[in-house]
Amino acid sequence: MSKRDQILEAALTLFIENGFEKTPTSAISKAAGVATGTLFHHFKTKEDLINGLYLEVKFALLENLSTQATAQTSGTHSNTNLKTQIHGLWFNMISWVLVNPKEFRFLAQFGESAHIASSTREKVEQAFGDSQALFAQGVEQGVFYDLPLELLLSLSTSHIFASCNYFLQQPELWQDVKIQKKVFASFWKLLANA
Amino acid sequence: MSKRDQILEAALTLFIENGFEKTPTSAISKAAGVATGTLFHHFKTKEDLINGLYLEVKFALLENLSTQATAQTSGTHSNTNLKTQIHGLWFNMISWVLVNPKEFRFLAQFGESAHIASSTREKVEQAFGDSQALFAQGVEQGVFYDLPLELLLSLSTSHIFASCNYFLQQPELWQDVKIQKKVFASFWKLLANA
DNA sequence: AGCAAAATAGACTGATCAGTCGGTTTAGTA
DNA sequence: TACTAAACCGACTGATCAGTCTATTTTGCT
Repeated sequence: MSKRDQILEAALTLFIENGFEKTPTSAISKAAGVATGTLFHHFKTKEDLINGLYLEVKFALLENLSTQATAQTSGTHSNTNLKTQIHGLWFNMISWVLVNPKEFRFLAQFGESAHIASSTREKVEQAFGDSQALFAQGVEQGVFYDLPLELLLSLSTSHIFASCNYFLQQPELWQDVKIQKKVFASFWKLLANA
Repeated sequence: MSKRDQILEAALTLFIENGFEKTPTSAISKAAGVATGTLFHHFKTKEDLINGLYLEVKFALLENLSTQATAQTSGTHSNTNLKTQIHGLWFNMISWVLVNPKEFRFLAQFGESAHIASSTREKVEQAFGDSQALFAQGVEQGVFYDLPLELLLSLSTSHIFASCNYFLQQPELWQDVKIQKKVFASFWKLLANA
């Protein structure tokens, strides 16, 4: 494991535990087993560090999302197919969070914070384009509410976030298939115009 | 307007613009037109200040919520009645946010932050008990999904938060009754087991 | 009026911390 | 082996800021 990765890992833990401002860079380098100078060798500033961390976490999540739920790009799709794909996205997201709780807590805490530069966000948004295309399909096909895509995405994301938060507190409930089905039903009906 | 209120108002503006840590108490007292000593006379510490602000904002919101949507406590309630009451809550919440954008942004940024003491949160949760009772009714009557109340509340809150965020960006869409209806339909169906 | 308590003022300080700097070690390569 | 560049080290510093302290003003009460 490279020193750079050690620094990122230490920063992740300390940031979610103490927050960004209450985590001195000295504490990060110490926890990483590295000198201050080394930290600033890899990351020009402390802000640089949190932006780097954000990118790593987002791309790790993205990679996991796309493993199974690959969007199809042409031809006609039945509702069932769309629903299956959305279910895949939903399931992968929650599963990933349950095995990467720190990463999720980091995104929950810092995803909207002012520390993340707009240039950083742009990089991420580009990469998430594929997943968003699925939702655009839903609207075009009349399966989803005829509402602005941006709003639907935001409603979806927040539903999933809330679910993740809950299942993180009560992990045994994720094993309960009945509950899992109900939560997805709630998610789907939030979108579906039927 | 008391100096205490001037301080709270200045803090609200500066906190949402720069964040808590990046807002020196000196900047707050200056913006409030008040000396440092005065600030620390009214609030023992900076943390005290943000907790005080949180309480003010939450109670202001609560007061608005309960103006029209009063929960009934006994007798049988039809679904329609429940739906109407929930709609009242939903409508009041979004309306309040649209005329109090700063307060909303404050809650969005600091509602989950570590600066808010657990004792502060407890005070607020007690006060919100009435609104929560409506949701408990929904579950008991079998109108809502049979899921833990805590989860339903969290899903609801996040749906409303996302809606508020969106309507704040596009206030003219809140005037569009068709859109407003669709968004509430999405909200209701996220809860309703039908 | 006379008094006490509360409110206000702002200069000052001790502690903290991001980032620097000059130097040493390691890795790659010819 | 010899040379270069990148990685690494940690003591140090300049700036910042929460909160203190002492003094002054305002308020309310008898």
